[in-house]
Amino acid sequence: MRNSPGQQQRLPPEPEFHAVRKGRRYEQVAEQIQRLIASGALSPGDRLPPERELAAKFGVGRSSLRDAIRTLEVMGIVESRHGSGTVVRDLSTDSLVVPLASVLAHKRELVAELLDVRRMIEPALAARAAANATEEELSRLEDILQRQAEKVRRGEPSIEEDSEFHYTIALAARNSVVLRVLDVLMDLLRESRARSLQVSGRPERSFAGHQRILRAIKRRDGPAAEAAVRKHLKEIEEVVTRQL
Amino acid sequence: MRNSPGQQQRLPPEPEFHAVRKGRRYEQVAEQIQRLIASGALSPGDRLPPERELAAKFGVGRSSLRDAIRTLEVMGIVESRHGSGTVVRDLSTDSLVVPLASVLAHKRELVAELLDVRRMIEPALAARAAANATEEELSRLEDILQRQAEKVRRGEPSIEEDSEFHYTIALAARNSVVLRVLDVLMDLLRESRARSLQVSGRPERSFAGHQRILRAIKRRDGPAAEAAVRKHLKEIEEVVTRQL
DNA sequence: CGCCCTCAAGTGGTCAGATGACCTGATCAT
DNA sequence: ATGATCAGGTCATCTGACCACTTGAGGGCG
Repeated sequence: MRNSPGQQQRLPPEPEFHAVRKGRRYEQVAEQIQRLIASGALSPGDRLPPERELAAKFGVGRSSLRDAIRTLEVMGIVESRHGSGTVVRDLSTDSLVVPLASVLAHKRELVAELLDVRRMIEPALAARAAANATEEELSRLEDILQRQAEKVRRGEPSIEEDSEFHYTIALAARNSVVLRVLDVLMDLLRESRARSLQVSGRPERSFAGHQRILRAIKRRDGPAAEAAVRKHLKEIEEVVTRQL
Repeated sequence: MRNSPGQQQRLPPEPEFHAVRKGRRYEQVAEQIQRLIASGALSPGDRLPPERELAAKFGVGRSSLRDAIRTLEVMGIVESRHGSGTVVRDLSTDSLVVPLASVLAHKRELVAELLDVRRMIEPALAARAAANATEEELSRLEDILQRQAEKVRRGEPSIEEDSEFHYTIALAARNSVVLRVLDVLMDLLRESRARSLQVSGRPERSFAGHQRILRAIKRRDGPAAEAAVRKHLKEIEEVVTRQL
């Protein structure tokens, strides 16, 4: 049963070898359940049979079945409710974006890189908004800027308006995945954003940047919207970089 | 160990209530372990104490401890090795990815959105690569294309080269966050990409697209690199959309 | 009749113990 | 030096028991 020959040996340059990992029983169970869901035999909202019954059906112990359920639960595929049962979850965007969100969450310390991601994504979002935004969305952007102007005038923090402005632009881009990614990004960068808005004159310039962006979007001018966002983000980056 | 006072009490009607999920014991354990890792008390490569010992330390049963470990394992934070122990994983490796490609297969409209994210990110990556790529990276890109050409000529699947090409461009962009995001994206889109490469003539056109991109990068021509990537992705999108 | 309370049945959460499977390092034989 | 064997340690799985929560039915009361 010893299947690790020559682990200590230097292998000659040859086709690379891959570590062999024997599957665990619960992983197989989890896969089977996933297949049942993928095949349509189980749908979102469906309740799985009780643990004890399911364990018997799969021919495994309840521990292994629970491990499988746990695995699927972390993956967002099912949800266990104490006393009630385990249901298949709606495969919404959130379930799919969990891996993206967790990737970003573990990189919170890399502010510069996160800003860089914004620089890649947000100009495209602004261009999309310039093409797609409804009148309602434009009104909403205007409302947000009015609120921001009020707060700036009164010297109050305006980070919520900042978030909302960018978020509304992303909404107009009609991509729920990016919306979610941006949500996480903004949250991760919350501290540095709040700090940068405390720099003297920064709230005013933030507001001015938002105005430029909105004007371009209202003109339906995609490239100008992109350029305005780039300029806006560049200013943010400069402030944040100076603060690091 | 009973730390749930007044669980059965009715709370008076007040501002909106959010569903309250009483934490499960194992979730608390998992969080504690995560905190130990985040604080630096545990580092990648460190081995956790044996399950039985750890369970005793946390004052829980071994099942609960195992559930916590299972949770962390699915999240890619630790890895349990049968007979050997549980180690903290290196957070900079692929371990953060939870593959959900099979789930994606069930949710076709998200493919378009994920492709859309690629369309936002990858032109920027190509422009970065045009500015930053080292000679070694350029060589590597060329090697990849040679391998792809070979495979296309022999009629073999070339999805690995496709991935590697895009990944290497992202590497040259010097942003580890985006690298990981792209990794997740490519993985999530793996099935649709594999299928699109099965369309007659598609491998050849994919290769041609990669050539155009590489030529622009070698010329250090950012805008041309962007345009080439856009065209390439647009072709992919058309094929994939037709297949849905 | 409608509302509220109680209770029983069902179901997940946790604990404990036992056995099997795997891993690692040391020792011995060739 | 290499391969085989063994002992001790650790995870994987099974089983059984008990606790905690949920749900629905039935009964009592206004």
